[in-house]
Amino acid sequence: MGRSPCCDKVNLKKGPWTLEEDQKLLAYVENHGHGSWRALPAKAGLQRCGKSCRLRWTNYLRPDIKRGEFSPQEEKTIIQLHALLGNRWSAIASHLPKRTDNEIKNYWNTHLKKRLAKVGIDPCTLKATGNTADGRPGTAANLSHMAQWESARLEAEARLARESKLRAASSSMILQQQQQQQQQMRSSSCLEVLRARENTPGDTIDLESPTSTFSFPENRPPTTESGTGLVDDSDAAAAPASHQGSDNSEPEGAEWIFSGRDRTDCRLTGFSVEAFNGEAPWLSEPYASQARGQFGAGFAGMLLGDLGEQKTWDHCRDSHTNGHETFADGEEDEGEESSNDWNGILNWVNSPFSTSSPVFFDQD
DNA sequence: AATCGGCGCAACCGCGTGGGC
DNA sequence: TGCCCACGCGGTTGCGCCGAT
Repeated sequence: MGRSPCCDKVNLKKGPWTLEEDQKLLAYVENHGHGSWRALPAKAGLQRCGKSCRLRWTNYLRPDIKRGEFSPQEEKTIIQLHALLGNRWSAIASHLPKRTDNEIKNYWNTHLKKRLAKVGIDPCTLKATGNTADGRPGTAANLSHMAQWESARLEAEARLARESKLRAASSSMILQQQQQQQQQMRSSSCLEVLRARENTPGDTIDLESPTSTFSFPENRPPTTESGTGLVDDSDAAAAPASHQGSDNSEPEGAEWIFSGRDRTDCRLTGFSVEAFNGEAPWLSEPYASQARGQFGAGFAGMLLGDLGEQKTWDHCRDSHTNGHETFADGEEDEGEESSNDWNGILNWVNSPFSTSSPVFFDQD
């Protein structure tokens, strides 16, 4: 396909933009709109290619851009979405108002990725590296499974939620069911535990997070993408969520297998990507507000609550150890008093698809 | 004070995709 | 239907800043 040359044209300037160039571009766009980016440089009197102008505008000059430090909430959102979407920066950026994909990409590569690596998680695969950056044994071996599960769950829920949008438009039943589920969730022991974690002194991170709640009574298996740890529709009849390997140890690289059928059987904490930042257009308040804040307490919530604090990872690890999974050899049992929170998460992970899950789906 | 290396960010590059003709 | 074009996206590079030596 013939592609016209862009910046390799002669007499087109490259490199950093000057103040004068910025002013020209800004003035032109404000007065005329950008229109065709290709035609813009000539009209604006700039010796730049249209592509360069577009980039400068979208990443820097645009008035609705928020610059500077990322808030903990934004970090959490990025981690969550990256676990779900991978390096789809524009998609991630679409859920972070006023942030550009370029800025998010840079922030991920320069900050968040390193922080994940530091605690022993491969930022690309979200699998355990076996050791944290400081050489400590891999607490992340277990967390990676959570990540995979979380990713899988979100992907499926996002898809289902999208489908449900159409249904929701004409079905008040869904909202009624959702209201019931929200009540159930509010009584969830796990959420209480996690909220308690969130409210610990010194940790004021608001774990408000994208979540909507929908009920999908049909046993309709969700589809998936390769590489996410999910199974395909064709595997929908497979066994319920299970872990490869018969014991409870956590071999590096082990894969989770999910049953799509069982997954849809569960009463979803359903969250659609579109619902992020509390935007759940198909939900009216108070349902949308109820929907918010349900997911962030999961894997990413843990990350944000705990990143950079090895003690807390140990805390998770030990809690995990004191639960019903074994850890790597040599791990010390440092006590049981803090096991409840991790066990709550663990229970949830271990039985995410059970309609009788004691974690998120307590019956009133 | 000079040098070096790491870090962070802005910008560039090449590819994919969708729309118009 | 196929070609061309414009745009968006993700990966990569270049460069300035800053701390360590």
